[in-house]
Amino acid sequence: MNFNLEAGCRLLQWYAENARDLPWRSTDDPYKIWISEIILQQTRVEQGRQHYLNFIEKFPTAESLANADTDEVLLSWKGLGYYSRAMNLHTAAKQLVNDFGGNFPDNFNEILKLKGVGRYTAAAIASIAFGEDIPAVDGNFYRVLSRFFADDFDVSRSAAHGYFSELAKMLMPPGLAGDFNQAVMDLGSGICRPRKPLCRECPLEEGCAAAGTGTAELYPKKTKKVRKTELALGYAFVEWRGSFLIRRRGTDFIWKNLYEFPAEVPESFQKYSESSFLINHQLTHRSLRITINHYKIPDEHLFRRYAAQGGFLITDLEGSARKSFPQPLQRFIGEIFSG
DNA sequence: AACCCGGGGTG
DNA sequence: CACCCAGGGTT
Repeated sequence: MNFNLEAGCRLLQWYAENARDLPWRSTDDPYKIWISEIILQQTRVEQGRQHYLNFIEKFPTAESLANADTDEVLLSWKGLGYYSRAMNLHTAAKQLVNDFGGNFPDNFNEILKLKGVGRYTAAAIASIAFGEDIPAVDGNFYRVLSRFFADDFDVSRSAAHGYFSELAKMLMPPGLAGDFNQAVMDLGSGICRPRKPLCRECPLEEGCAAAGTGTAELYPKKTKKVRKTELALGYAFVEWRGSFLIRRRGTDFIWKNLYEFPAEVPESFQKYSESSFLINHQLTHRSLRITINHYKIPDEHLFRRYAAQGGFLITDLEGSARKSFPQPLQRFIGEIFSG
């Protein structure tokens, strides 16, 4: 192996002087570190910061989270996306209480048993909270390491995690994995950025193969996904004096567990207006055409009977704020009541 | 190993 | 508009 521990030490020294001041870094409570890691999955630090503070205040312990109900947890996650993270977090809190007797597991293999905790997150918690010597390989590692070694390994391949774990070991000074992992995160965020990296300010510039040739932005190598066809989705916004109907989506297709409107109404209902808009649903690489027909129901009895028969919930603008909707529907509700 | 899951920021 | 972000689960 071609070790370069000296570069790793330079990175640690840089981190000692330049570490970001983040709320989850002022605790050694593995529960809080766990929460922060889940929130930060595919989520920028600045977006997750306030959510973390709110979440910890509302659920300060695994017990409090385990005892919460689903809607409460889901609501706390509003605006973060990837809502299955919230569901898994709830499940894992119950695991902590029931399977681990309230004691947070203290090593990689045990932490990995928690629902929603994969290789990256288990390594992050084990290294940061318990000092275990293991790299927490995430997107920052892919970028920093592929540049440092000018390595063309395609990071979209499933094997990338194992491959870059081995590369990480060449830089990691033994016994300091927690700081090393967080140092790579801060470097990847502030210096070794996806675009316009600041190689002149980088503690790893000396020894970095890509910086030496000015090719940092060519890494990491990643295959592009192909865009597929357009998809149509139809909704009925059924309203009676400011109240309207919603239901919870199932666990199939998109927007799992979130709320939405009915798909259709009886023929006797009179359409008040129609709006249609196109959004780019990046996760499925499809453009999504959402059409929402607006119905104003004149008769309360008719409104309630339809709701009961269809199994819909009746809510209003204030009530809807206590539910989680996909962003496009949430925006639609806001526009309906402001315009 | 491929595919699915989001909201928000950035150039 | 395209791409990215402290990834994990399912098939």
